[in-house]
Amino acid sequence: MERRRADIIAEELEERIFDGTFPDGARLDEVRLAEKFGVSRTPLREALQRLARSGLVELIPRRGAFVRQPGPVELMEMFEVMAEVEAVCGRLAAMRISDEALKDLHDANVKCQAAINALDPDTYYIENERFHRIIYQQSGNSFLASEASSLHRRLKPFRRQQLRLRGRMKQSMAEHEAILNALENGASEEAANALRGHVAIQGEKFHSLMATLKSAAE
Amino acid sequence: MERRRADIIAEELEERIFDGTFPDGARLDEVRLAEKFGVSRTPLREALQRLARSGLVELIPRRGAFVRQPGPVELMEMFEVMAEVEAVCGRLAAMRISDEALKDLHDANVKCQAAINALDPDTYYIENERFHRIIYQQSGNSFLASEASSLHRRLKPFRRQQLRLRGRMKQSMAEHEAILNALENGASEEAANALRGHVAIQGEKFHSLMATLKSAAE
DNA sequence: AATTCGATTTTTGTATACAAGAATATTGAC
DNA sequence: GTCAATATTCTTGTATACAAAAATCGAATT
Repeated sequence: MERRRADIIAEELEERIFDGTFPDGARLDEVRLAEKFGVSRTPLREALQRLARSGLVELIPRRGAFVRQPGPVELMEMFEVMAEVEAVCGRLAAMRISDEALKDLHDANVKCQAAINALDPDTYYIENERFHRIIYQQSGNSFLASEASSLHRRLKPFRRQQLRLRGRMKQSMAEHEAILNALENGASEEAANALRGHVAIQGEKFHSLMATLKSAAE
Repeated sequence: MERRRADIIAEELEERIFDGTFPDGARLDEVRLAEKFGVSRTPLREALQRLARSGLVELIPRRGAFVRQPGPVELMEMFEVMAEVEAVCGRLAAMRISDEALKDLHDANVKCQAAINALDPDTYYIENERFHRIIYQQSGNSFLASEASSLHRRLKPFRRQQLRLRGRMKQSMAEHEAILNALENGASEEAANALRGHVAIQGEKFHSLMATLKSAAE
């Protein structure tokens, strides 16, 4: 599958929005960005539309494209939905998961633990992501898995921050063990609740993180 | 909010895909459609991209745009997700719903029943939709409500068919009553289960409908 | 000095032009 | 007659050109 210029530009812009180069509310000027990327306005507009559909940019007719970072309220809402979606994945996966996938989950957990011991947050993050992605897939519903991945990806930059809170990685690890346990036992509701809690707590951590950042700024 | 030509074209094309004018796998020729709509290729390509994002069209680079009706498997998956999403909405709504919204739900049910008595499936459908939409909103999570609406909309053409099955409207009505009851009592899990079942059964009905259609065609 | 109306300038939305890759047809060999 | 290689045609992706709407700036009036 070949990639169009618009795809590459969309990715690049997404990155810039995530890393804060383009702050919330910033206007994305078509001509300026076009020459910055060395392309014409046509593929750039395509990229903007793609971003608009994934919610990162608001496209106001005859006005332009504006960066739309989700506010605290919307973020909390998204974390809540993420928690519920993961819970659903877990409930279905508990009934459908393969032995091989259980092995993979176990493996991911072992590597997570090793990363914690080695104080290696990057590896931790990668293996953590693998853990969750396996559960999405093992829901046996590829549409659900795809939706879950999409939301996961969208929350990525916000989830990452709260991993820095002290003790969070260790606690998260314990939660993973509980989730794996429930899945091994085919305990649907248990798996669902464990996953819901696991993700919901991330939302709450994020919330308190936001609060401290805000009060620090005042 | 003004509307661009691309918006209008996207809507029109969506309609044509839903009603079967453009069957599954059909190639959507840019130049032909452009002159058909009396516009240039530029806004038409925008419309195609929008449809691609909502999953109705597959955009293959350097190849073109092809209609992608969901197959039976994907449809079942989508119904399963819809059932789970509605269940989540119900669980949250049971904790958060307002008295006024409960009144509205009751009103929608009364009108649904009246429509059944009057053998008026169109009104039934409208009020049924209102019933569900209220629950989405009363989840108190506008992000969730929006996702639910989007999926609801996407499944619309498939849900409509199975309402014709005899006795379905009446049974659906009884399920609505149970859902309303659970919400009134603030019974989260009950509401969730009732809604999950209510929607899941639609998927199953649809499945059997598909099966009969398929065997009839052989 | 502030405000409002108007002209100018930007900037978006759309059309057209062009370039490159894919599909198709044609010709030649076996 | 079939297959393969090449030429031709089509179609997409991108650039540029143009039109219309919005923003900006300025002058005139109060």
